[in-house]
Amino acid sequence: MEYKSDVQPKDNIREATNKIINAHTAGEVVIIVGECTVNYNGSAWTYLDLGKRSVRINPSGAVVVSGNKSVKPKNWQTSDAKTDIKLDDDNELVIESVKNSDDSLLIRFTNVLKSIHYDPPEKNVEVEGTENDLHNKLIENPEYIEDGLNITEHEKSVKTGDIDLFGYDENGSDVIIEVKRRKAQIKNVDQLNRYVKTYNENARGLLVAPNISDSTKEYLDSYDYEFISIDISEIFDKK
Amino acid sequence: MEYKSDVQPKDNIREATNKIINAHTAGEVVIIVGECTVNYNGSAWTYLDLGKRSVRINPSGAVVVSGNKSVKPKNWQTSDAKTDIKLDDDNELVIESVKNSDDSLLIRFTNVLKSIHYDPPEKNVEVEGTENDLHNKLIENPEYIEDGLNITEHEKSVKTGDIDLFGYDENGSDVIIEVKRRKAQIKNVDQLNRYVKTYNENARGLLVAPNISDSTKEYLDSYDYEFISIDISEIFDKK
DNA sequence: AGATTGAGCTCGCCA
DNA sequence: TGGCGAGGTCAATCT
Repeated sequence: MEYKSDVQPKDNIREATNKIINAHTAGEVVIIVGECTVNYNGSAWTYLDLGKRSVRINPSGAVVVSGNKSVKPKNWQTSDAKTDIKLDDDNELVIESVKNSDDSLLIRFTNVLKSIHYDPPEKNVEVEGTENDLHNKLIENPEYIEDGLNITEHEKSVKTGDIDLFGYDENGSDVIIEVKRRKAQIKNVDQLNRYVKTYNENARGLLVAPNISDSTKEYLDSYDYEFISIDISEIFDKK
Repeated sequence: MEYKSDVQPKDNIREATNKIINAHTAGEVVIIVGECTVNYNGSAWTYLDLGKRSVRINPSGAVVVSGNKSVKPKNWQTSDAKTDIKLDDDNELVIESVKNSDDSLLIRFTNVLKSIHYDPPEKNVEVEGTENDLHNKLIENPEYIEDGLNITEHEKSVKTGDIDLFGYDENGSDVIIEVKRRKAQIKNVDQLNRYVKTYNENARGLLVAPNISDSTKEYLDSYDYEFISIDISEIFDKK
């Protein structure tokens, strides 16, 4: 019997468990399909009744129980958990992943249909654009926000948090800027207000985002802050 | 050749693609392991260079490219996307999942090592506890918050949002309550403040949560609102 | 369809 | 290690 090889439908639960334990111990990614129940008890509690599911165990110890519709898993345990795999007395494959002593995910397979194991690659090259990239673009080109604007600080720390962008306008007034790469929300106005009140009551408050809803705009207006619309595609020069 | 059966290492890319297309068309969950590149272009852009990865395609059309450490996927497309699988002219298995016409995930497999396909269950039984359950527990037992408290409304709608719990205390004063099942954060104070200012400047504002950080407490105090500590385990009677 | 908000958020950064 | 905010947030719910 090849102990690290994938589980086949003909394998009994004991063989399946051995193969899975050996693959996990060898540092491989393990994906299991079978009939299982799932119990989570921690910051919430969840119980999934016996059903066919797939479970992924990363070498890091992260465990993911996938649903059949969403991107988001049904249950999971992050990689700071300790994950243990064993065959219990009832001949069930048990995966127990525990964090902080009172946060546990317990998966019981009564039947393993098949599995895949594979060596993860060392490291893959990844490239992406983040909110910080947007900050940098705006620092390089403050005219996207306003002509004559001078940005002097990035992530300026004040008592109640960090101001995304800080500077002064052509009249020399302090300008406090909160940047969003998505539609501005009411809580972003709260955040901006917190920074203005904390740093300088008389500063201008700018909320910079691609767009804003009417109700949020109304709330922003009630504070006499300003909304600046930006075109993300233009700034990143996409296509 | 069994067209819905799993891909084996001996299968060439044409056979692999056919098996995968047939399984997906038949409404099965498909999990593929192989060498691929990933391109995402939409609200952000990402490029993953050629590397060994696993990709999950749900019957709903949701696509998930898993990393080897985190619970969170490296790339994905939600189930409202249209997912197309085909063999292209360069003999590569291409998975193209497109949302709003300018939000696309493109996965190119140069080599498929193996795959698993399985019929998803009709429906699994799931039970869990949510923030709404906590609201209901507090409505049933307002003494967890304060003796003599009367809760009269749940999710009371005001101009700037919904008040979690609303009522009056033993002195007849209006009480506006924001409930959190996790540690209270500074933005929760903003939210509470918004509701008090919008509904009744003179109402008491209570922030109810298991605990609170010093800086948040200080900010809460500056508004003269109150923090009430609750014990989630006690309320849900866990263990 | 759009807006809002919770989430076992997860993850990363920084004090 | 804890606090805080971003996220391609996702997903549910209500309008």
